[in-house]
Amino acid sequence: MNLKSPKYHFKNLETKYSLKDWWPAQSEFEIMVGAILTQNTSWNNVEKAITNLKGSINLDPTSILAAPHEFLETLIHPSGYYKVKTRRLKALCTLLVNEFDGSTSKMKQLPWREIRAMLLGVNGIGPETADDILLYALHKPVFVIDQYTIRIFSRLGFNPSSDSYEGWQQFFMQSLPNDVDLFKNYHALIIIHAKNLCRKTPICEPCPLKKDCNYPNR
DNA sequence: GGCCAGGACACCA
DNA sequence: TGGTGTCATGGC
Repeated sequence: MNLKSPKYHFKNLETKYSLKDWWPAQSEFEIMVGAILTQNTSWNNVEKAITNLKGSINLDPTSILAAPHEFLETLIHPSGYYKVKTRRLKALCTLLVNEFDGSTSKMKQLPWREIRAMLLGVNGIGPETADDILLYALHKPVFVIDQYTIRIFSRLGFNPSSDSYEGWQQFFMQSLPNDVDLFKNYHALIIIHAKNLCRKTPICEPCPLKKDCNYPNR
């Protein structure tokens, strides 16, 4: 089978969608917060939670650690899973404060593999959230994999040597130039596209249908 | 009223 | 190692 390259599909998506304000944020730390709040949650709900946070406390690791647990829960309530996400936010801030004096700039100075290992050691930060933080907050060249990516590229016929998060990540990072902006835009385009996609539809043909579709997921 | 969303983890076999 | 339940709100 002669599959079109990931580069080809990127160009295709790039001509189709706008990336304007895909991940709006005023600081690197705000992106980290968003990465946790958006776990299995629509961005619309995350925005409400971030607005609450910014309206009530300074959005920095020290202030989040200083805020009472129950107060944080009420602030991030709209993003769902507010109890676990409060714990996760505090855990991330503990790492930032203890290891990097609360500074994302200091964190950035380490090689991304070291940062990734530290992030994955934080309870509540899995591979996708860690890579969101590395790519969008810290501008490290890491390709983010999510269920959309696997669904779409499986359907296109791609089949990495290992059907795992790391397998798919390796596939994309070996297929594409090592370019932070390319990785940022590609992941965003996949998500934007997936929202307009039916599982039956090729990647180049948006479809509003999502339910009642019997096309196999994998 | 059910489905879905910019995941992760604990638990079990 | 893989499958399943849990965490939860808000839009459609």
